[in-house]
Amino acid sequence: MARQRKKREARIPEIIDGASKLMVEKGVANTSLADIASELGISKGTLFYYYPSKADLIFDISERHLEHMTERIFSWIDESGATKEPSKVLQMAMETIISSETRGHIHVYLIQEALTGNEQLRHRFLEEYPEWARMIEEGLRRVMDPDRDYSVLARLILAAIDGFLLQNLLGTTDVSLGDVSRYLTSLEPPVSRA
Amino acid sequence: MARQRKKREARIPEIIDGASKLMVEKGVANTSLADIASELGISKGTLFYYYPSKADLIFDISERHLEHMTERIFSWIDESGATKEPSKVLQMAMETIISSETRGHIHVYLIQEALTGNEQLRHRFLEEYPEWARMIEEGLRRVMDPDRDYSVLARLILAAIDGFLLQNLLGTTDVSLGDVSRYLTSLEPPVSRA
Amino acid sequence: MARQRKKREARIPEIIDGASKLMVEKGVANTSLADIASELGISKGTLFYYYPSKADLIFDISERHLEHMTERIFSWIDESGATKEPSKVLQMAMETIISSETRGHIHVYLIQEALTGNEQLRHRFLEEYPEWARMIEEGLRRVMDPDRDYSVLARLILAAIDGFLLQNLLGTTDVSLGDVSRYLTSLEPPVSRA
Amino acid sequence: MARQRKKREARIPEIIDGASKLMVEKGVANTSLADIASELGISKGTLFYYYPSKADLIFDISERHLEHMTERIFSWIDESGATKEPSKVLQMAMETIISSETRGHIHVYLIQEALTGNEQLRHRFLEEYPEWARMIEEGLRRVMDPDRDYSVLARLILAAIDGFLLQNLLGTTDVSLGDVSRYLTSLEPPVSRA
DNA sequence: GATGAATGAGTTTTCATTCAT
DNA sequence: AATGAATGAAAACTCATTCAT
Repeated sequence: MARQRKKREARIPEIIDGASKLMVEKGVANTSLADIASELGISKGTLFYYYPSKADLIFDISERHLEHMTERIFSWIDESGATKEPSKVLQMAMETIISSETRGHIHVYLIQEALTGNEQLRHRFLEEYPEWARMIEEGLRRVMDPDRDYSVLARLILAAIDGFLLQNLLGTTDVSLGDVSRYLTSLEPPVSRA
Repeated sequence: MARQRKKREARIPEIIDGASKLMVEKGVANTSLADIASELGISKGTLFYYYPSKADLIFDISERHLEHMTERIFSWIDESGATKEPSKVLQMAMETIISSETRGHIHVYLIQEALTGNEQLRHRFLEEYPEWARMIEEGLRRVMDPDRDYSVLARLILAAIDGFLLQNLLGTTDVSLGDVSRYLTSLEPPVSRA
Repeated sequence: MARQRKKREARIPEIIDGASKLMVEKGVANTSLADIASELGISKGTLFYYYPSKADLIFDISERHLEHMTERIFSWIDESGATKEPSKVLQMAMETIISSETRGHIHVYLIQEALTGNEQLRHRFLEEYPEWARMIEEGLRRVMDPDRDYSVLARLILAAIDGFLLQNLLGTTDVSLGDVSRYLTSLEPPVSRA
Repeated sequence: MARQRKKREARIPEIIDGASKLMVEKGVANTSLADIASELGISKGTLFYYYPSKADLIFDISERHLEHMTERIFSWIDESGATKEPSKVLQMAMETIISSETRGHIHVYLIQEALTGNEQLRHRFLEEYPEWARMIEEGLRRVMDPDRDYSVLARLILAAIDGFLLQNLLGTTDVSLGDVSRYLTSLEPPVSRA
C-alpha cells in the first residue's frame, strides 16, 4: 500500500544484503524471489525492476562478493607487514573469512551455485582462485621467509579456508583456527622460488 | 512394454547409483525425481514404490555415502601400516576421495544438501566429522611419530580434503596433491598428546 | 477432486480441440494454459503432463492442422474429378476451408503465431504453401483445361482463401464465395505449361 | 540526463512510428510498452503522458493506418485515370501495399489485434473494408469497362492483397504480382451493374 | 513535460506426490 | 511390482499501469 520510494543507490545494497542474508540462511536455490521481496517489504515486481532475473541478482551478489574477497585479502596483506608473528597473521585471515556472519558464508553458497549449473559463476571462481592464491603467497613472503616458495602453502590455506567454512556452516565448534594457523606456519617449504 | 521386474535387493543399489550420478552432475536440488526415473528407465511411480519421498532417497544415499567414507578411511589406516613414507600415505588418502568420479563428489553435494535445510543430514555430518578426524589421527600416528598429537592436523586434513574437493569440482587443475601431502607431513606437531 | 482418468489417446485430442477452440476465440497469445486447463476441467499440471510447454502444444496443434489442410486439399482433388462445373468445385474448396468453425479458423491464428516470433512454425508454413499450390494446380487441371498453366491461379486462390478467411473472421458477411469462384474460373490462363 | 523536451505535435508521430516499427517486427501483442519506450529513448512514464493506455496508442496507430490505406487507394484511383493498361495499374496497387516496409505490414498486425479481442478495432475494419471495396470498384471502372460490375472483383482484390501480404510476411518469394495482376484483369465480369 | 520507482495481477513452468489399475 | 495419469502448490517471470517528484 504505502509505497516506500528510494533511490537506486539506496535500494540496491538493501536488496543485495537482504538476498545474501536469506541465501545464507536457506541456500541460493531454496531462496525464492518472493522470499527476498517479502524480507525487504517490497513487491516481486520491484525486485524485477532492479534485477530482471534471479540469475542477474545472483550475478551481482557474486561480483560484489568476489570483489569483497579480493579486498579482504589485500587489506590482510597490508596489515601483515606490521605484525611480527606469522601464525597470528594467518589466524586473523582465516577468522575474518570463516567467522563473519553473512559476508563470509555467502562464499560457500555461491560455490554451490557455481557447482550446480551456473557456468558463468564457475568460471569467475576459476579466474579468482589462482589470483587469491598469488595474493596469499605474497602476504606469506612478507611475514615469513621472503626467499621461499609458498605457492603450495597458499593453495592449501585457500582449501583449508573453504573446508573450515563448510564445517563451520555445518555447525562444527571444536576446531581452533589458532591451532591450525600455528601448524600451517610451522611448515618447512623448499627454498627455491619458482 | 516388458516391465522389468526385479527383486528389491537388485533395484535399490541401481537407484542409489543412478540418483547419485545425476546429483553429482547437477546437484541434489537440481535433480528431479523425473530425471532419476528416466535415467533408470523406470517410471516415477516405481521410484515412489521404493522410496516414499525424495527425502528418504537422499537419506539412504547419505547413509551409504557416510558408511562408504568411514570404510575408506578404515582401509586407508590398514594400508598405512604397510607403507613407509607418510606423505605418500596421505597423498593416497586425498586422491582416493578427491579424484573418484561419483563416489567422492557426492560428498560435497550432500554437504550442500545439509547446509540448505536438511537438518537430519546436517546432524549426521556433525556426528561423522569428529569420528573421521579421530580415525585419521590414528592413521597418522601409525606412519608418523606415535607419541605426537595429530588432532589438529587431522582436522586440517579433513578441511583440506573438502576444500580441494570443491576446487576440483569447480575445475581447478593446477594443484598437486603430492606437493600438498608433503607439506602437511613435514609439520612439527607438539609432543604432548591430549 | 474427482480425478477423471483417461487414456493418452483420448486425452490428447481433447486437449488439441479444447485449446484450438479457445485459441480461435481469443487468439493464440491471449489463450493461457490456465484457460485451456479450466476449459477441459483438468489441472495445469495435467496439461504439463501432456505438453511440457505451451510451445509444444502449439507445435502439435500446428502439425495436426497442416496435415489436415493437406488432407482436405487432397480429398478436394479427388472429388473434383467427379464434378463437371469448375466454379462449383472451386467454391466447394473455398467454403470448406473458410466456413468451418474451429478447424478452418485456427489457420489464421497459426499464421499469426508464425508471424510473431515462432520461427519453426513460419518455416513449416513456408514449406507447405508451395506444396498446397502444386496440389491445387493439379486439381484445377482436372476440372479445367489440362493443357494450361494454372500455377499463378493456384497461388491466387491460396491468397484469396487466406484473405477471405481474415475478412470472415473479422465478421464480413457480404461476400459470395460462389461469385468469387465463378470469376476465378473464368480466367484465360496461357496455354504453354511450365 | 538532458531531458529532451518536445512539443506534443513533434512527439506523437515519433511514438506512432517507433511503436509501429516494433509491432511490425514482433507483432502487436509481443511489443511491450517498455520496448517502445526504449526504442524511442524515452521512459515508460513519458509514454503514458502521451497515451493513457496501450489500447489508446493502438487505437491511434490504427486510425492513422486506416486513413493511410484510404488515402493510398484514393491516389491509386487518381493515377489510374492516366494509365492505359489495367493490369499495370492493379499491379502497382498491390505492390504499394504489399511491399512497403512498415506501413504496409502494420495492416496485418492490426487485423490480428482486431481478431484477438480488440472489438473496437474489429468494427473499424468492418466499416472500412466495404468502403475500400467500393473505391477499388470505382478505380477499376475507370481503367476497364465502365459498364461492368466489378464489385466481386474488388472484393477479390482486397482479399488477395491480404493473402499475399500474409505470404509475403511469412517470407514467400516465388509469387509474381505482375502475373497475378494480369490474371485478375483478364476476367470477364457480367455486364449488368448492380 | 518527463521520469524513475513501485506495484499487482496474471503467465508459463517445475515438480514432489498420490493413486487407480 | 510397476506404471501412467493426475494434481496443487510454488516457482520465476512479464508487463500495463500508477504516481511522487
